Amino acid sequence: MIGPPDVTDLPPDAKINEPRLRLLLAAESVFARKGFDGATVRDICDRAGMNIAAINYHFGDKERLYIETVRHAHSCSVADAGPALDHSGLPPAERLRAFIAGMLRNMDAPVRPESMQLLMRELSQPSPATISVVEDFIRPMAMGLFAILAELLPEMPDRQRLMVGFSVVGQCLYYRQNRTVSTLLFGAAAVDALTLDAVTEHITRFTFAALGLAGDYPSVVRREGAV
Amino acid sequence: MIGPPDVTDLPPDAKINEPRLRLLLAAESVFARKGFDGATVRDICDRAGMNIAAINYHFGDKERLYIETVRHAHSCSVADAGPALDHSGLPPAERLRAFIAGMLRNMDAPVRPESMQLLMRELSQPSPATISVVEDFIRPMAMGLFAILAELLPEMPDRQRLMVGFSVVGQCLYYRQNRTVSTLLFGAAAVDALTLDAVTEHITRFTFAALGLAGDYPSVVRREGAV
DNA sequence: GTCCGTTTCAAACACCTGTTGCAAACGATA
DNA sequence: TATCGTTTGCAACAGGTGTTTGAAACGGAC
Repeated sequence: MIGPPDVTDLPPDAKINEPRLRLLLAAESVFARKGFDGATVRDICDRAGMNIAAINYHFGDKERLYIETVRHAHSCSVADAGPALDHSGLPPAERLRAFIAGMLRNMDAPVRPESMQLLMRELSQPSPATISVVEDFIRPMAMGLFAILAELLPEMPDRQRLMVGFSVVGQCLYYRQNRTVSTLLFGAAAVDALTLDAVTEHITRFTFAALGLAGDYPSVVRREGAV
Repeated sequence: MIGPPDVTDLPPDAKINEPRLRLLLAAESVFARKGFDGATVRDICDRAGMNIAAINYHFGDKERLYIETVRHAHSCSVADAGPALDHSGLPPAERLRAFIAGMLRNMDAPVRPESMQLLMRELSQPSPATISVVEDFIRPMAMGLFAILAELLPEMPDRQRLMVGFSVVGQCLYYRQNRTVSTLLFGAAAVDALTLDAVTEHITRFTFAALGLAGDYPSVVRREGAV
């Protein structure tokens, strides 16, 4: 009959509710690896060093724990990606370059890998928690990209500009979403050789060449010996 | 003490073992929607109109049913994609164009959508069944693409050519792997407007322009009014 | 019909799941 | 110290899970 503590009006950076945080972090790890159905509350509580009843007390039930875990993971990722450099003063081509580099960097070595893993799982298999992730985490990125593209390609029809954006994002996401398959196909050595810098440079050149902006950057084929 | 029937030496196209096939199809549907952990053997058997014990009798246990389901789904997809046109006589640029069109077509409207759904799930979350899927289903496609690229870009270093392949495939996969998120971001109308033909033409042009093959196809930006 | 291997069925099994009650322990305040 | 609200721990619950059993039903072969 005693309700779990309301977290909405707590000082956000205080270490208050540390057990709650322990649960969230443990849940993040388990959910990221096993998914919602595969994870068990006992596993989560063991990992958090707490009792089974803690989940019921702090979150009510497993589903609300999951939603809170996803929201927490996404808010951390946003916070981590937040203090990125502000490129608002640069020309659109430079901002596109920075966008590609930033997106690849965020996905390659996120501050908290398990958060990213959970978010990617959430995006590939939408759940009730997906909408808030998309709205708060993905939409700002997407709007940023399409603001750049609108400035860069002002006369292009919206539909085509959308596909250009998808081509940029699709190239970046590939390395995150299909790394396992690529490794099975070409071996760990070949895939690991594709460092963050190499991929960043490739996607940037590929995209700029496709958009006819190769004047700013050497095209892929003209400099055959390029790395 | 009576073993389940050995299927390895059966005439492949006979309707023998119809109950086994019913189970496989029902399992495919359920596994595709719920995943391995989310699916229940009772749900699968109900859908197949059979008794619970049928799974144990025909496959031994749930995990072996899953593996067989994935293998069956992938073998059907291979069979469906198999009779594609043979472009071996065409120049490499034409074959690349055909590859992009074929890959998008296969993913957009597969003969058996649930098979494709199950395969995509399998690729995003590797399981013991993933390796055989990759080897039998994905590797031939990948080898086909990189044979084309080797002919098209003979002087490009292997590592860079690998990334070019990933750029092509990444653009195509995006529409399959991230359709839900795109719809949440831009609305169903905007996403549905990206027809198979429109996406095929875009990715082809984008890729050809990036590779400096724009002479064959008008670049994206030079024809501003292009669809 | 009788036999035989094969397949299906209903029922139950042992186990694990998420969830809950209740008592004990905690920590600050007076 | 005593008291309060808060948090944790133990044990158990009801329900669902995958799995198995043993008997019944099927379908040909003789």
